[in-house]
Amino acid sequence: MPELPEVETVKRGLEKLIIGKQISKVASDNPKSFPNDPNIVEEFLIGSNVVRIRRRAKVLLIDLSTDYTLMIHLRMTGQVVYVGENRFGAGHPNDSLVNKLPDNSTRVIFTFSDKTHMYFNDQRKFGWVKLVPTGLVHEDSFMQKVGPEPLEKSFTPEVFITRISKRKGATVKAALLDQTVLAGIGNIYADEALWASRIHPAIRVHELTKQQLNVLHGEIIKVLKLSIDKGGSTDKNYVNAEGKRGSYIDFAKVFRREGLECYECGTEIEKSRVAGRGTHTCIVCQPYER
DNA sequence: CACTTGACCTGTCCGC
DNA sequence: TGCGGACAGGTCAAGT
Repeated sequence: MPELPEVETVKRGLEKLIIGKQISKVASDNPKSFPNDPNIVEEFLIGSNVVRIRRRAKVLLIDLSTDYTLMIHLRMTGQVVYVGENRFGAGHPNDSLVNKLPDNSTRVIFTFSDKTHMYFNDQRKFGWVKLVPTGLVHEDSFMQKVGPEPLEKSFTPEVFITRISKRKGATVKAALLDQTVLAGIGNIYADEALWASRIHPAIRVHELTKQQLNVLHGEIIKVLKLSIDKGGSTDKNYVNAEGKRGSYIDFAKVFRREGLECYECGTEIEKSRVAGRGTHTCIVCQPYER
């Protein structure tokens, strides 16, 4: 899914599109996608205005004037797409996603008072939208345990090494995917950061030197920033708040490049399974033994 | 306890 | 063309 750069891109898009708008109506086809008490929805969502958009880890937070917040998790295939009045406007060819919504993946439709819409689409139905009091967002079980934001200044190499070292027996890839170690890394950026650090994903954390972990810390930050610059990665489903694809995938060094030549040494990129996930490596640049 | 695997869903792709 | 199985960017529960 959408990992940190993708959710950040959606957040930035929504900031430009829906701040100040008033929600006049909401409809959902799936209680799992929108498991909220209808009375609370009626009282605190309908008629509220969008005040602020935030992101914490891979969770999108839409703060409302009623002191309630829409928490949105896109999981694997979720999308949040705003469609304005002019569907056929500049930059939107007629076959653009925004001209086809709602479609059979649409789970929740928000209607604003100006008759424009925001769609929560989710093919696999793993994602969700929850309406919670703003003051209680941090008490959500996931928010309680999720680790630090990697792009905050306070995420120093020391903080990273201390936290990841708690997963000493796990493979380094599993540790990076562990959201309690640090927030926002998923399968794409785990593979990309490990390649850039010349570390094999199946090496155990306790086998890594402090120097290697220092390098990994820096590469995580670099790859996340680069991807945000490119508007995130679109492998299959991901689109930003305007329904457009991200381009980081064109700059990926290993992800989805199995069978192609490593940009560093020319060796064929291999695909294997580490931490139960498809994993892309260059076995020359990322030797299993160190 | 630490770590790994399976489940949640639907769609797509690949081999027979 | 049809069918079965594997797989897909996340997270949590259950299993070892």
